[in-house]
Amino acid sequence: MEPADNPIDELEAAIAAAAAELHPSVPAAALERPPRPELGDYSTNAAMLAAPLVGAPPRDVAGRLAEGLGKRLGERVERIEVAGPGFVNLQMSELWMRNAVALVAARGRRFGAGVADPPRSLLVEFVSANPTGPLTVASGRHLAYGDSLARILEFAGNRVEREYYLNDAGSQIDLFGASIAARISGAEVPEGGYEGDYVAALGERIRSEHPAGLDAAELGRLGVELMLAGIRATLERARVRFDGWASERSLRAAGAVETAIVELRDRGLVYESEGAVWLRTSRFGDDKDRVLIRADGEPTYFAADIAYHRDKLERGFEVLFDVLGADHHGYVGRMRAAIVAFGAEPEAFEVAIMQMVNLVEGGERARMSKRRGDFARLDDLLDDIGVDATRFFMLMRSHETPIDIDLELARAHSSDNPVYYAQYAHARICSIFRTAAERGTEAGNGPPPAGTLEPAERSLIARLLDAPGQIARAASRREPHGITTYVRAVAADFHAFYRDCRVVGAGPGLEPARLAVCAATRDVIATMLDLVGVDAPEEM
RNA sequence: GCCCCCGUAGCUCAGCUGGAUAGAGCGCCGGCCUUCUAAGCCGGAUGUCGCAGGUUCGAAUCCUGCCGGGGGUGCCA
Repeated sequence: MEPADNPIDELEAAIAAAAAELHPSVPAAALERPPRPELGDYSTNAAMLAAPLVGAPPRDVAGRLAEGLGKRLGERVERIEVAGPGFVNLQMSELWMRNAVALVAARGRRFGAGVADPPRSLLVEFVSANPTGPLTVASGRHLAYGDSLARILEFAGNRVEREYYLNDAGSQIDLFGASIAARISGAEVPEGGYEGDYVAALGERIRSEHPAGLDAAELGRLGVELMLAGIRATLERARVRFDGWASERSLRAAGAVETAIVELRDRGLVYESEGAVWLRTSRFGDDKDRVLIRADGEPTYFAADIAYHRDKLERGFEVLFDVLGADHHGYVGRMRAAIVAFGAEPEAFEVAIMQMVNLVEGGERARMSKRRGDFARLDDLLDDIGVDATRFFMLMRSHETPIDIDLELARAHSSDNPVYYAQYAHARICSIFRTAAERGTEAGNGPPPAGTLEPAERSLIARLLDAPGQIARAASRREPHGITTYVRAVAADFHAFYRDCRVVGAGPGLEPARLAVCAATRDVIATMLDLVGVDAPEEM
């Protein structure tokens, strides 16, 4: 792990040391921002945690902690106070704040990198939509979540691979081929088949390129190939790059399914009943056992997926992370059971269950159904509101919450639109640097005069120092939406700073100090936007 | 029946590995451009954190029960 180089680390260390003096086994305390700025820059609950151990009232303990902290921090801190039930609040000195900014600016786009502790290797599987149709808006949420999570985990210092599992074999593909054949010949689409207009268009295209005529299996294979090309193009538009594509057909052809079943049979977990082959998933917490091979001899989707997850384990990943739709949540128990059956820890399998996405315009909702023809395509959404808004809006809420995307708002080029709001802050800073370059002011390199750290500037700096913590939190909790929430707060703090603090022409010492604040802010915003796959424009 | 998610301001939601007077955006009302982008900023009003118990010095947050909404529960994938 590269050095975190975060000014807050030093503060946390000082608090831990001072707390240890009160009692050797004080639990790790929180370093927080107080609820109101007049209370100070930072706050710790260490004294309240220590009070029961020490056997003294929290406020008394806080007083002693404050004393110890004062000695340790010296001139780095301006004011230390005991407040409320026993918080110790710290107001940092101007010098500490200015030094902190210089450090953040020096770290640039690497500020906040490498915070994972300990770093792990993860395989993140996401989207994995069946190649029997174009990507939907729902896939858009999966892609925004999965890709951003991967970016965040990587930036935090973990080893990450992104993979797409392609269901290019099995009954759905047979059905897809039969559906195309029906469309070409003008027959009825088979029961439960694919009825979307795109299937007819696909049939039309294949017929013109292959006048000789093809059987349903060939049509299915060709159809998958064409749909997959479209899916890849959509992913590229959405700025998603996969490290690997796992194919169910290849897995089956390589005998991976049989191998996996043999291994499970050797472990005594497979039995036959009613003509089918079953896995004892109930032994590992699943509600009931599951079928691996149907009575008709065909392996189930589950069996193939088991083989795939076994393959992931064999490739040495510590964490297998699957991004699944809410309709697959019943699947989690059995898959985890299968992974445990192979000898892995249950924690090695992690799942994010994505709730649904609704597009809203003027109060109207459009729901999506893939097996019919009327679903909302991701490409249409990208055409409509663009990649930046699509990705940002998908990550404004926890993935566990259903989301409504207001298309009018997402299209709007105004401060009401959160993605423009954040991007605008970045552009504004770039504009300040352009102006500074044009004017070439003689700012001087000395320290800024004392008493020039405005409250808005102080708040902004404290916010920037929060970046590594926000990244660590988003990574460890698998919550990319923390990043969109945070970057909006950074932008808001910057806009307030911009109002109160003149930068270009601020005077000797002060102008370079404020330019450093601007540079640090610009880099933090750019980093955060990049973590969610959104552009940081220099002009708007 | 069982499993998962949700219930916080008029609306959409953050906060939920316990901490100070519960936040943001939208919407509503009122201000601010001769200086670095007004795609911005400032001020104002709004809450039984679904209900009831429990644990705790302290609960929106943890536990139990209940109510309401959504989703899932296939030898489909």
